[in-house]
Order: sequence, then structure tokens, then C-alpha cells
Amino acid sequence: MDATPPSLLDLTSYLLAQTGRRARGRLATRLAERELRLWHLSILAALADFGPHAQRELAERLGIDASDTVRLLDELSRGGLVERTRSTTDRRRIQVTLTPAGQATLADLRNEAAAVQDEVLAPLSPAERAQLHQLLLRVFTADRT
Amino acid sequence: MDATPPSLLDLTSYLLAQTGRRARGRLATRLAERELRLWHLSILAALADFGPHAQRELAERLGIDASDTVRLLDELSRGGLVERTRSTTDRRRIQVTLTPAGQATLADLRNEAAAVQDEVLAPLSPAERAQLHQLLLRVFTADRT
DNA sequence: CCGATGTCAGATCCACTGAAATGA
DNA sequence: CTCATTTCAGTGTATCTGACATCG
Repeated sequence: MDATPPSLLDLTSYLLAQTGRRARGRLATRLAERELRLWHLSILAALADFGPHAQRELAERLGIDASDTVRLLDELSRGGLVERTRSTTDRRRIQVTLTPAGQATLADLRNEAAAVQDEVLAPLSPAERAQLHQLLLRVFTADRT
Repeated sequence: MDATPPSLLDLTSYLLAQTGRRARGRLATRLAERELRLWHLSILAALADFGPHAQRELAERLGIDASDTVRLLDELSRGGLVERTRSTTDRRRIQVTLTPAGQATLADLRNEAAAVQDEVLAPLSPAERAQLHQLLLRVFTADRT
């Protein structure tokens, strides 16, 4: 009596939304144990991958509202994971850099994410997971208008 | 300067969450023009696929909180899309049935959903879409604990 | 046990302020 | 050189959603 309506299962977009929601939820739960949320992970990853950013650049890259970025960085810097230093050339800008502690937690969080992924994708073989990944990647990148 | 961090793109769960969020958002936008939301579609679909439900059954089947179900049904019945009738055998239960108007809008919403899906999955060939659908379906059904 | 109401936390979005840079 | 405009960080807030707690 808890079967999902077949007409919804026929919609790929429904499956996408639901499975995405679950993956999101599971990862969020794990991050919550460290008092972090998904955006924190995204920010740390962006800093690790691309080096220091101005706050505005971070917001733009990740598609977060600038005002929310401020608050997320407040939390990260309170935990000592990032450092804010005012730019000398343009005193409006604030450069955000990843601290060693930030790098360490990022490595941790990546492990958590990998673990969640193993749970969620458990029913698929390694080859199928790779396939799914490639398909999603194409859908995702095409949509970056 | 707006590229997503590669270390996030490596996470299938990240792609899943993001593409899911977008699909969700797009569909929600379309439904909003009809003053409806995603859960409304789910409820109508469940009633069409499985016939009348008690409210509790609907909540369980769709994984919605029971308290939210009440409010969603309030809105649907205000629009004349569903009907609530108290069960004669168990007077605590309320049977929810789909009205003809509900069936009509459901058909409409399915078209909208199909259109959104075409947008989102545009970069994939028909064969690839089918592949993606199958993979997601397995992930989804396995997770119905 | 079921339907219904109230409420709370999280996320997203939007408007605004003040400081600093830029350009006519 | 001055004034208007734009850019940036930061604050405040409205809204929506999902989850929970409780009541009849």
C-alpha cells in the first residue's frame, strides 16, 4: 500500500527530483553532525578547486544569493575553516581563502559524500554508476545557461 | 568565472541533487501558474492510478507528512479537483476521490511535466533518456525502505 | 487511530544601507 | 574636481517549505 503511482514513475523528472531530494537529505544529515550544511561544502570545494575568491565571485560561481554567502562565510570563519582578508587594491573586496583546517574538514566531508553516494547508488554496478554520472553531467552542464 | 568546482562535479550525488532541484523548480514554476504545487500533482496522480484513498493512505504512499496532506487536500477540494466523503464503514476515515475536473487538470499537468522533461533532458538522445530513466528508477525503488 | 491545527526551523529571495571605486 | 553611478559586503525581512507536536 505504499507503492508510488506509476504515472509518476514514468516521469524522469519526478525520479530526478525525488532521488535528488533523498541524496540531498542524507548528505545534509551527515553534515549536520558537524554543524555544517550543503552550501558550506560547496564553498570549501570552490576555494580548494579555484583558490581564493572575493565573496561576490563565490556567490556567482555557486549560484547562491550574495547576502546568504555573507552568512555562510560568517559560520565558516567562526569555525576557522576560511579566512577573510580585505583586499589592499580594492578595499571594498574581501578575499576569502581556505585555511589548513578548512582543507582538512573538506577532505572529511568528501569522504562523507562518497559514503552517502555508495548508499544511494547501491543498486547499481560500478559501470552503471559511471553511466549515470556521465548522463547527469551532460544534463547538468547543458543547463548552465 | 562561473564554473562549478570540479570536485563537486565528481560527486554523482551532487549532480543528482542539483539536476533534481532544477527539474523540480521548473515544474513548480509551471504549476504555480495554475496555483498548484508539485504535491498536488502527486496526489492527483495517486488518485488516478489507484482510485480513492483515505487521507492517511495518501500521505503514506507519497511520503508526505500527514498534516501537510490535510492542507493540500483543502486546496484541491477548494478548486473542485477532489471530493472528500466520510466513509460509512469507518466514520473516522475520509475517502478522497478524484472529480472529473481533477482528471482534466491532471491530464493538463502531465503535459506540462512532459514539456519540462523535454527541456531538462534536451542534451540527451531518446536512447540515453531511456537509459537514464531506467537507472534512476532502480535507484529510486531500491530506496523505498 | 485518524483528521486537523499550530508552530518552528531551514532555505530562498528581495530590498536596503554604507563604504568604496569609477567615470562622465 | 565634482557629482552621479556602480560595485561590494553586510543587515533585515518576507515567504515558502518540510517536519514535528499536539488536540479532538
